Amino acid sequence: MPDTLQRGLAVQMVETLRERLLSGQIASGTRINEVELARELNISRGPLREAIRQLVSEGLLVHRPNKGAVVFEAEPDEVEALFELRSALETAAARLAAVRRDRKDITALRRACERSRKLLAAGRQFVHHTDLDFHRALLDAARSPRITEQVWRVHQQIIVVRSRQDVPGSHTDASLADHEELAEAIAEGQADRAAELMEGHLDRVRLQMIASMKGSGASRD
Amino acid sequence: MPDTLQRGLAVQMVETLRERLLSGQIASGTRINEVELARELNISRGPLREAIRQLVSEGLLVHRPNKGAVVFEAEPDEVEALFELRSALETAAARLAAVRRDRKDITALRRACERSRKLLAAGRQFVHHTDLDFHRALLDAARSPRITEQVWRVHQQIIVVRSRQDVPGSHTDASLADHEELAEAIAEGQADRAAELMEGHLDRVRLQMIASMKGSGASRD
DNA sequence: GCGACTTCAACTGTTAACAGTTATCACTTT
DNA sequence: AAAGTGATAACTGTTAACAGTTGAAGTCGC
Repeated sequence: MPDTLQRGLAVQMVETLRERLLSGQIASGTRINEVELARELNISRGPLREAIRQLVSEGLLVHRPNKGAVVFEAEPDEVEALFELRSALETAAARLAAVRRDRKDITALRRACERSRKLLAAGRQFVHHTDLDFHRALLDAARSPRITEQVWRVHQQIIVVRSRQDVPGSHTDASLADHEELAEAIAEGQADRAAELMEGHLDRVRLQMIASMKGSGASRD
Repeated sequence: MPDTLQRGLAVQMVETLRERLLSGQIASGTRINEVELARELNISRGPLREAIRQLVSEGLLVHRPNKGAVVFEAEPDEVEALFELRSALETAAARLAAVRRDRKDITALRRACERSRKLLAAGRQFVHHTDLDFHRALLDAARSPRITEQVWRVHQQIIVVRSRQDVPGSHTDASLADHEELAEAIAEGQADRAAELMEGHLDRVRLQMIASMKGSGASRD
């Protein structure tokens, strides 16, 4: 590799690893081998270790002393705690979005719903992707960068845990209905209602994920 | 020095630096010199860099490319955004505390209030410390480790920013009244009211901090 | 005298070699 | 044969040396 752009190797590695973790290319629970990974990425262990430490404090990896890093792994109880945090953040975001009530943001919100509906009508299962799009649009509408940042972190953790058991897109139609109701409440500036809807929505998603975890093999090998 | 316990130098450095940052020993806005700091701490730059990177992703430091790390610094707008996040998290925590309603936690909450009141009656200005104690007790009562973790991060950032201008303990009596009302609402299980009280409390604290920032020299040197 | 260009120094970014620790595997002993 | 103990190997934790870049200071030219 020409390595022409060596501007911030560690930063690049954070992004590379993040992609691999989110895509499930490195599954939840696997141990990270520093020298092997460093060789594969054509870099030395220094920047890699820095990248790993950042991902650790982002919650995608956990650090076991003298054992290196393993990909974040969560039992149902952990997932409940995670969703408590997510709910706290996203209900607040829904409130803020309803209060701000910016026209452009609201049309973006509705657009996300329409895209989901089209894919769903076409029988596609990619709704998991568009689900993220909707929540992203809602965070944009909330216009609170700090909250957005934290929500994104939680989403990442959930994605990593979810990547183990492959829930294709089972919660699609129910979620879509939730989304559309939410978009309407926000469009009409009903902050409390938006928060309630968001809480209910996340409760449903949570329950489904827990059930899915207990259904498939959530135990270790 | 022999440093007999070399178990996790980078981890130790994270704690050491965190202390220095929170105590204001390293003021907001100052640049970190890696080699100088490494020499002072009797370690090499490797672990120090890792510690720095972790503190960066915790928000206590910010990373300027090819310029190293500088201690987190916030203008009033940034502080507003920070308090939006804090409010989202702590109102949720107040709700959870009121729902859980554990007796031991509630007595701990009241104890924190009493300690504040005693110090205030004695004319002491250490209430800033006991303020943190109260919020910590409330988070314990919420029993949501993830939320607690995130709130603590935001608190840290606020402390660092606050360390620049020295607000000794001006918002003491008003805050104490807020705390006592909050404790009562939680004790009676009034979740919505607790959330409202927390929101109002944080609004007041926010406004006071913003005013204090604009009052003293918030500009750079 | 003022401005632009060049050179140098300091600091970050990166790499490779070194030390310590833990886990595994084989060997011995009961 | 099973269990315990010791040695070896692999991997993390740490250190010191190297390269590249940026910023500043000093000098030369206009």
